[in-house]
Amino acid sequence: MLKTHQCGELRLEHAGQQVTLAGWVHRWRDHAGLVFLDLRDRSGIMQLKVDQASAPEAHALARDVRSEWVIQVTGTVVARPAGMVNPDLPTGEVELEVSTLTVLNRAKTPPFYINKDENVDEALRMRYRYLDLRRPSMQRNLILRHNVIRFIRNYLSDRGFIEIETPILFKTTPEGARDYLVPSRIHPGKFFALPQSPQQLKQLLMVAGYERYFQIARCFRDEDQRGDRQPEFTQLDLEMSFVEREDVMNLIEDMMIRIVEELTDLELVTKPFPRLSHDEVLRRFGTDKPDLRYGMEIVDLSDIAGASSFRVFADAVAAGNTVRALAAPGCASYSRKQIDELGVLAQAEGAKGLAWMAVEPGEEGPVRSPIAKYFSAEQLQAIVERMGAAPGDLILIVADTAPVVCAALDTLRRTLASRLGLADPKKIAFCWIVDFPLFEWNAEEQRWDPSHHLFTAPMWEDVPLLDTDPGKARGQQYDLACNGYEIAGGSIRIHDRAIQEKIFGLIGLDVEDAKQRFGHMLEAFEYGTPPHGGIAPGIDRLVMLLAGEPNIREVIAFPKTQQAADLMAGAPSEVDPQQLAELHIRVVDSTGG
RNA sequence: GGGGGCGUAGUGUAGCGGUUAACAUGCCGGCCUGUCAAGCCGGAGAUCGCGGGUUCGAAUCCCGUCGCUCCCGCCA
Repeated sequence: MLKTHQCGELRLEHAGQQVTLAGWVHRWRDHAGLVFLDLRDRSGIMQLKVDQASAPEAHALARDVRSEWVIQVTGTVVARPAGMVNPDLPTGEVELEVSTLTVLNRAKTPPFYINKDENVDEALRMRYRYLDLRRPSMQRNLILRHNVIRFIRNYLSDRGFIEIETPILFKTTPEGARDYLVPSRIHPGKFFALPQSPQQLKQLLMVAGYERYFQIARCFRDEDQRGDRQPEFTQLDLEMSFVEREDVMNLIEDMMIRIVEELTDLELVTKPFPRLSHDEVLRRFGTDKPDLRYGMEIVDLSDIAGASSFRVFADAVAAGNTVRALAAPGCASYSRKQIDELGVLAQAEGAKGLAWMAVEPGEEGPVRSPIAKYFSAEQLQAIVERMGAAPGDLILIVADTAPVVCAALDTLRRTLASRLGLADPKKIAFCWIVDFPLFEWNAEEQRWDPSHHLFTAPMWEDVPLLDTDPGKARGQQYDLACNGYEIAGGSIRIHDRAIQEKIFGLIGLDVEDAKQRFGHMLEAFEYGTPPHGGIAPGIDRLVMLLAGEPNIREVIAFPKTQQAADLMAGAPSEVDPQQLAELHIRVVDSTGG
């Protein structure tokens, strides 16, 4: 080894020891006869002192050294003189008196700062990702990611789970996300698909009798990006036999609690995690992935608003639509312009408008609002009371169909929380969403679409509804939401042939289609399939939230840009015509004409 | 596929019709034996992403384009 110790580990107890360190020059301070170098390695930073009087050769070299040069030094750990201690550094009580210094490698001046956190253009970071990853904040994130994954492996292994790898080259599945395809050289005109998740394979492992399986699985989806979505991402894929919904949820809940408590300083808002039905979460938060770090819940005002003389509300309620609202704390003083901006947000979600009432402790009535004149004093009072609004609050009201109202108020709730600083970055709030509808009606195709996937079991007591009222049937599905993100989804699967065929029928899949696409699954299920279920937490999103980062690129070593490109390597790229010929592929200019 | 934001020395920003294109930091040179965002002195460094247009005059206004980013659609 070229080093005897790590930079970050040296303390007062090492004083007097001769050590050899190696790493990168983080900063340098040249005082002519005395040079200070901050030496950085993965473990931290150690101050080096190079004195002309005691080490003339090392001193001469040290004066030429620059940022990010790679050096090796040998010297004695000494306590810093009184008053020279740096309380900001874990190693701040000591320094290394260097006797010899070797330049292992010089470095060009980096294109951006390694030694301070500054917002650097994302394209530049990605182009020089290996330098970006050198920054302490990125190293902290990737180390946290490692610790989370190690924790998961240990936790599940200790509980009888076996980690099994499944193929990356698999079969296309037309439903769901767009597949990444890989052409087959040996089978002209045929393609593999990269897995969107190992869903089918983990169920087959249950048929195979492994009972408890997990995998840190890379998944691929060729869809457009978001801050929390990359074309390739990592899931903890997990499946268990002979379990019910509660078993899977309890396992994951306990694991998540321990991860937060043992690996982070975050404050867990609620333990155990709240369990909200799909109906309830939409009613209270307008979304199935609520941020529970703050309140500002949505309240239904349909009865009061419907009885008012405000035509927009009365007509909406008469038409079977709904009127709901939220109270933004302390926003009664918002200017007309600020309220208009909120209205634009609501309209972007399909709302036709945004009504508002400012709650004021005035003598002229409980609220100031352009629509106050359409309400009686009692109605206004009732609204303020039901909203739980205090003087100074701004009540924002949307009237429309339930999905539009939910979408608009969800957007307003998140936007306002962000502006008002309600989402405490030191807190983390999980909740389970259960009792999802098994199907969503696809009006275009005139059929039911599975709301999770087509192997999700209905609630056993809802099985009769499949024949009478499929839209009312609930699935044995469970999602885990955290701080406004969906971080896991799972279900108990169907292991009964008759129910599975009924589902295929409802989603418009005839027996021949089903055989074509899932023949291997259906055949396997005939050989003694245990009741089973599983879940798949997204590792990137989880680590993002644990690290307090705003997007998953910050916890992925080499992520893609929003345009699904790697700016460092230059991928994707054109390939040699010979490669294409071997793969029986011809590139067609789709932009032509 | 659609909508929004950003693009100015190596980096981060200011400037938003007429400036010698500013500031900080980094870089180069000099001074300096207790700094730790070291300090002081001096210097170099920008065809203002690219292309076109409007104008007497464009970093600034308009159109297009490229890149990054946020959002909608999409993501069983």
